[in-house]
Order: sequence, then structure tokens, then C-alpha cells
Amino acid sequence: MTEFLGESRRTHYCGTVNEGLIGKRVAVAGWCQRQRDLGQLIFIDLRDRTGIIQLAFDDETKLEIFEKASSVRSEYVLFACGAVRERSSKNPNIPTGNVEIAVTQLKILSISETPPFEILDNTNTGEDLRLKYRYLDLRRPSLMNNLIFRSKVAKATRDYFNENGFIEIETPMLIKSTPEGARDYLVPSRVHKGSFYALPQSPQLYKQISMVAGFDRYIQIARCFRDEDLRADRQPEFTQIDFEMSFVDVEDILSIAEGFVKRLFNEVMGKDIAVPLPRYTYKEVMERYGSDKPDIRFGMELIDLTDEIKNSTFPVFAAAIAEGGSVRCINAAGGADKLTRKEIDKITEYAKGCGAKGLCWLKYTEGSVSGSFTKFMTESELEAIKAKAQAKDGDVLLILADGDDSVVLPTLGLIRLQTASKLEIKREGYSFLWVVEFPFFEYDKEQGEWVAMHHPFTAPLDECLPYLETDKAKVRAKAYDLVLNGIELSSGSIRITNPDLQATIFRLLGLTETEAKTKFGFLTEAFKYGAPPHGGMGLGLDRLVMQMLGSSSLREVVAYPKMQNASELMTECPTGVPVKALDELGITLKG
RNA sequence: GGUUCGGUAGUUCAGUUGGUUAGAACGCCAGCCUGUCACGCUGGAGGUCGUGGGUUCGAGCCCCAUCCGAAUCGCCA
Repeated sequence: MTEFLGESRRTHYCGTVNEGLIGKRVAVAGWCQRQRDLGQLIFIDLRDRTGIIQLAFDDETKLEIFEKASSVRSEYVLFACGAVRERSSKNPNIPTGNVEIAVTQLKILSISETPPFEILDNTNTGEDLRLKYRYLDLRRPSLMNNLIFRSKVAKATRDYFNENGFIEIETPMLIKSTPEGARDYLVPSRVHKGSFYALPQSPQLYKQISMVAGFDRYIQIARCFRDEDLRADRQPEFTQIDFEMSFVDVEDILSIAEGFVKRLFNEVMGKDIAVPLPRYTYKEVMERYGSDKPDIRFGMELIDLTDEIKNSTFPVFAAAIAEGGSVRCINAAGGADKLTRKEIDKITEYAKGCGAKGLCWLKYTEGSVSGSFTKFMTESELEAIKAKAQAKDGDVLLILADGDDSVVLPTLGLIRLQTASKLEIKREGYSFLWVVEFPFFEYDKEQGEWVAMHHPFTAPLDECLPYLETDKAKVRAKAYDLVLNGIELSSGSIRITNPDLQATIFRLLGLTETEAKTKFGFLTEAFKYGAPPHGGMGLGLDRLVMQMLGSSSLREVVAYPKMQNASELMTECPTGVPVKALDELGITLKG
């Protein structure tokens, strides 16, 4: 049935056969996209990673070959050889539509069962089925091209950093577990029963130690692992463009990163990104957008109404102010039609799910205002709100009040995004920005303690050092995030290199000296032997490619992704292992 | 763990107020067809309506439970 490849070798990829080859003999190989049998005439669309070429079989074709062509079905693997000729009727819809191959040699190298779904570019087959048959899904040109694009991004990345004097260093995948922040993936040790390695959440400590070693500029396209719940933009294993530089401060690092972004977009997409990129402080983006990764491709900024309603008798507002919080809103301009009572109720439910107690609204139509709480308000208060929010006919204000600004701001930020998608506000282009001067500490309400917002090796701003002991809320860090279209692309900082300061930070974060030594002793030990000032960042390659391609999910740019429950449908991992394997590791399972 | 949406043929979906034998398109199979390219024409096969229970004379549809998928919040130093 099938034949061996033997000495047959292709001379051209399908997508590269063109008018210039007319009259020449070419050999191609690939998969049958479709076979059209017209009786005395058969056409086969042969597909490889570059595109499709039409194979033609007619009355000049030898009977044996014609019959073979007649038996070909979708996704059979073929080798075909013949002369390129101009088509008598052309197909303007495909790049090779002016030519075809008059086949004189045909080999069926492999047959295929009918695939569970058609290999069509614009498929709407369920994603779980496509993930189970990922190799078929990857045959779709869009997905194939996404991964080819990703390869170009990786190459441009290596080129850029190489040209700027960075050295590629591979850091280990089996490392010490330092369970803070995200959960580690653990790997049991056979030699040391009861002991575990962790898979790296990032090459952080190794790249810092590489600075101590004197490599000066380090780059790695590094795989990282975090055992946390998945999202459309979050996979448990992901790839980071990780770099670190010595003898630099914040400006130098931002500038290298900006150069990279500019070069990458120009080289891979032919797009110009204006640098330097806009820069906002953490405080500013939180106040204006309610997010530390704002999408600023549209407005609808947060508006503070606290002054306007400070004397209000409306219990919701009064309570928020009494508790030291605020009342803020967004103006869903022109949203009166789309934001029906039902839609606003949905947004309210969403807001509650995000931690708000409720959501108030005002709708301006035909010169009057209606809303959920107008009876509690005086005319002048309503006027003041309207003026502050610059509301006009057709607008809707969504108002959030809470006694805690750390609820009001982020929740309203989420409502802003939710409302923008409800109103179908256009968000196009590539909008980069830096968020700088992150708070150093973050108050953990559940634990009732201050924790590091970034990581404990981040250096505080020089001017904030005096407040370390006295006013933690005031301390800002030499930490910066790169944001693209509302997605956190990268995160980085200047690191602490002074052992005394590092010891202080560990103490302030509640680590005892022993704990600090057990967990990070190797780093502080290294810093005793001459640590250069250094800093760097890790930039999410998957997310970057996803944004460049305008994909809505990482699964469109990762070759073999996990699904939401962190399993992989194709190989059905994770799986149990034989008891013998566990015995060797000294592991007993409960139950 | 919470919220929301979804699960009917290989695939994507429709399925009225609960009422006879659950439909369509694509795909698949067979026959015909010399210029198709989403070929066309004719015919055919294909269903545990996610699963379990309940209500009912009668359940794809109503109720309860449960499983699975997706989005999202928590979480992600």
C-alpha cells in the first residue's frame, strides 16, 4: 500500500513552486490537503509548511499513477515529481495558483485515517479536541506560522543581545527549592531520599551569581516553571528572555530593553516602535487606570468623586469616606444604549466577584439623570458629579465606593476593562509602557504582615532607604515592569549587593537570620566576595509573541501547551508511576 | 475554592409550551463526472442528547447531584 522514500528527494517546498519553474522538473513532498476527482481528471492539493501546490493527473498520466492518485485521501503523505506547467484556469486565491505539477512519479509514503477534524485554517473545532490531536492542529497554517514566527523572534533576540555583548549562559533546571511566592514544581531525588529539587521559577539567583563571577552581561532564553492556576495568558511552564547587567542603574536596563523591543518589532514585523517608551509611576497608573499593567489604548480613566460627595448622606458613600477610603467612577461614554439595566447588573455581579461590595451607576439620557441612588443625592451633588466626570447625554457612570483604596482602585480597573469589552471599544496597535517605582513592601491582609512586592533581592530607591524601618508604606523600589497592551510583559529590578542592606531587608520581611542563611546563604556568601552593582529583567517570550500576533491565548503560540487543569491532553500527563519507581525515591503516597 | 458560560452525529450547530421515528451543514462511504481549486450531481452510513438519579402517561427540554471544558476572581515573591 505505502512505499518507501528510497532515493526520492524533494527539490522544492510546495509554497515555493512558481512561474519561474515552468517547464522544469520538480519534486515535492507533503500532506494531501484535498483530493478532487473529476473522473478523467484528478487534482491533489499538496501541503507542507510553506504552503500548497496543486498536483494534476490527466489523460497523459500513466494509468498506474492515475489509479494511485484516485486512492489518495486527506492527510496521506505523498512524494510527487513532475514538470511545472502553467494552469489553464488559474486560482488567484493562493500564491502558487498560476502553476501546477503534471505528475509523472507519485509515492504514497503514508496513509491517514480520516482526521477527527478538518485541517482548516479558520477552524472552530473545540480546543480540547485540537489539543488532544495537537499534531493535526499544528498542521493548520496559522498555528504553524505562529510557531515559525516565534522562532524568528527567538533568533532576533539572540542576535540583538549577542551584538550588545551579552553572553548566553545555561542555568540549571534542577535547583534548590525556595518556596516563597509561587509554588515550586518539585523533583524527588533518588540519591538523597526524602530530598527534593525544584524546577526554577526563574534563573534569578544564578544570573545574579553570574554577575558576581564577572560575566558582566548575561542572556538566556530560559524555561521557567510555576505551579499555580492557569489563565489564557499563563502556562505552568513558560519561556523568559532573561538578562542581567553589571555596573548599571535603572536607566541602562530600560534602555537596553527598549533597544530590544525596537529592533525586534522592526526586524520581525517591519514596525517602528518609538523609544523611549512612556513611563509611569506605580502610583500614577493605579490612580488613573486601577491597574499596574494598564491598557492605555483607550481612555475611560478613573475619576475621584470623593470631594464631590464628601457630605453625602448616602450610607454607602458615607461609610466609605468614614473608613478612609474613596468614591471613584469611570465614565462609560456613549454607553447608555448598550449598558442596559441587565448589563449593568452583570457588571455589578462581576464587580462583586472581584471583591467590591456593590456598584452604583448614573445614566444620562435626554437631558436627565437616572440611577440606583439618586434619591439619596442633592441636586448640587449630582451636578458636581456630572461636572467632575464630564458626563453628557448618552453616558453612564459606574461608581465604586469602598473604605479601602486597595479595593476601589484595582476593582474599578477591572470594571474599566470589562466595560470596554462590553462597549466593544477598539483596541489596536502596540502600546508599550514602563511602570516604575513600585512599592517595595506590600501589606498582606491575611497574614497581617509586610511582604516583598517584587522579590527580596530588589534594591529600594536610594532616597527611600531612611524609611525602611519607620514607614514601610513609603518605600519604593528600583523595580520596573514593561507593559504591552495591558499585559505584563516583563519584570525587573536593580538588585541589592550590599550584604548589610540585604540582611536588613531579610529581617524586615520576617526572615530570621537562620532562615535567610538556609534559603539564600549561597547568594549572601557570594556577595561577600565582591558583587558588582547589577540588575536585569525577565521578559515573557510567550506573552510577547502572543501580543505581536494578536492571539487571545498562549496556546496559540506555545507548541505543546497545557490546558486549564495543567494537564496535557495529547500525552495525558501527569500520570501515576509504578510503585517500584516510588520505592526507589523513598516516596509513599497517602491513601 | 468562588463566579459566569458551555457539553446533542466524526466536526460545528439547530431543536418551539415537555409530545410520533432527534434535524441541518461540513466531513465520511459508494456511483457518475476532463479544468477543479470549499469541484459538481445522485445515493448511503452515522446518535448512550456528558453521567447518575428524580418529576411525568411521556424528558434533548423541567428538578437535584455529579463529571468534563472554557473565561475570570482568588492565587501567580
